[in-house]
Amino acid sequence: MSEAKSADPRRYHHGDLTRALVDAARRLLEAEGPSALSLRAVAREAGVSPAAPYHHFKDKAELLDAVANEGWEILGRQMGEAKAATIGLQQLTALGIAYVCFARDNPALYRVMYDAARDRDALPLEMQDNKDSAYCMVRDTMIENGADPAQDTHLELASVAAWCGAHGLAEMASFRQFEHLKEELGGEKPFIEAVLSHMGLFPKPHLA
Amino acid sequence: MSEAKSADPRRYHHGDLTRALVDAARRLLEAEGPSALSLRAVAREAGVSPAAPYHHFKDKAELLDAVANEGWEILGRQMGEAKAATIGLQQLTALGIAYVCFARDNPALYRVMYDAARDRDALPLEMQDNKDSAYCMVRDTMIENGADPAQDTHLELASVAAWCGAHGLAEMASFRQFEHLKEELGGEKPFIEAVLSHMGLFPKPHLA
DNA sequence: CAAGATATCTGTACAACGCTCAGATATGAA
DNA sequence: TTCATATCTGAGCGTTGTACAGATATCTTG
Repeated sequence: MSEAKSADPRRYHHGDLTRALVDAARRLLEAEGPSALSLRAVAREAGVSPAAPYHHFKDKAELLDAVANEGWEILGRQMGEAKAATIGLQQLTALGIAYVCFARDNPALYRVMYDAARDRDALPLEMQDNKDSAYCMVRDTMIENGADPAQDTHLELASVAAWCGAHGLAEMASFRQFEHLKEELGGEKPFIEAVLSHMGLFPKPHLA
Repeated sequence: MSEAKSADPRRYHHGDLTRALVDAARRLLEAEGPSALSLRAVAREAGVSPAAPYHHFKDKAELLDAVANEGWEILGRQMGEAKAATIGLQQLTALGIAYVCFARDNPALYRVMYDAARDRDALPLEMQDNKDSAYCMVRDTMIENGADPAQDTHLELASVAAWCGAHGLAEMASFRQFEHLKEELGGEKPFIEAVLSHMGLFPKPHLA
């Protein structure tokens, strides 16, 4: 009762259980992996009864959505930093590397993010509108570096292709099939950079 | 007792429950989606008790592995047909289109395939050795069409990049974010082809 | 400040799940 | 025919997601 409280929406008994539940979920996720993320385990970790979360989230999926959204925000921030630390055409590659490294460093979180996306057959809708989101950053960076903003379709195709390539690599970079290649290239990071550079992320002058 | 029986490994009470379970699983998968694929539901669908599957599969994951493996075989066949129907450099694009269309036409099966892969952090190991597998077909096709088989690392990178791009697109082609683009391009198939062609699957003459 | 409305949490409960095990039954080998 | 073995059933354990009634704390209104 003496904790720092600001103008928070929910602070009755527990303080801010919505927050606490998402935090507990992220803690569990990091410690035990995605399979340990049951609603009951999260409630246990947060120190409340199994039914308590239902006053803050419609169901388990909605809780996981909240976790996933935090993941997208973190990813956006990290990509933003990577972009800010680079200039010119390398910015796009830097975005790709930041993307894949995020997935490598937070595999469980990344999985929750895309499990949610697959379930609703869409990336979080907020990303489309938010200019700072990971999703919009790709397209904007292309424009800033010389891609023609008038060629809307071509630009959109280019960013979709880049996003697909990065996601595919993000999911498979840890696969054992590529152990050999990783060693040959001197580690996982060089491997990631090599594959990304092979993808040619920047939009090519098209033949249409 | 009067059904056609050959030299099958398991045919005691049921006939061939191993087969029947995988078939039941695929039926359920198609009808109700991946979330309906419980061990008990599969057993029910096959007409046996909930414990029966454990005499044929170590656990649920192993049953799903069997389903996933069938998926990889089907995918390999379809890619093989697509390749046979084309010549020259278009073969690689044809492989990519076949890959993504398989995922589009069998979304639940595709999900089971990659859920299994993510769980064990690898694509099925058999694919690496089997020359007819979807995995090896990509690399072989590159070689047949002029890629230098001596540049092993470069070739491997190229096929990894192609596989990543195809997988990323396969998972996201159905996302609502791209509805607009799909309409603009005249449907899902043109959209898929456009994105794939944007990826430039064929290995580029490298700068190393 | 008193009292009622409302948001929050607990406890219990239910069906379904993955999995185990003892016992029944069918099959193949001796 | 007898026995070992493979297969299947039935009951049961612990866990899960979710629902609901009742308890409790907070906010609002008088």
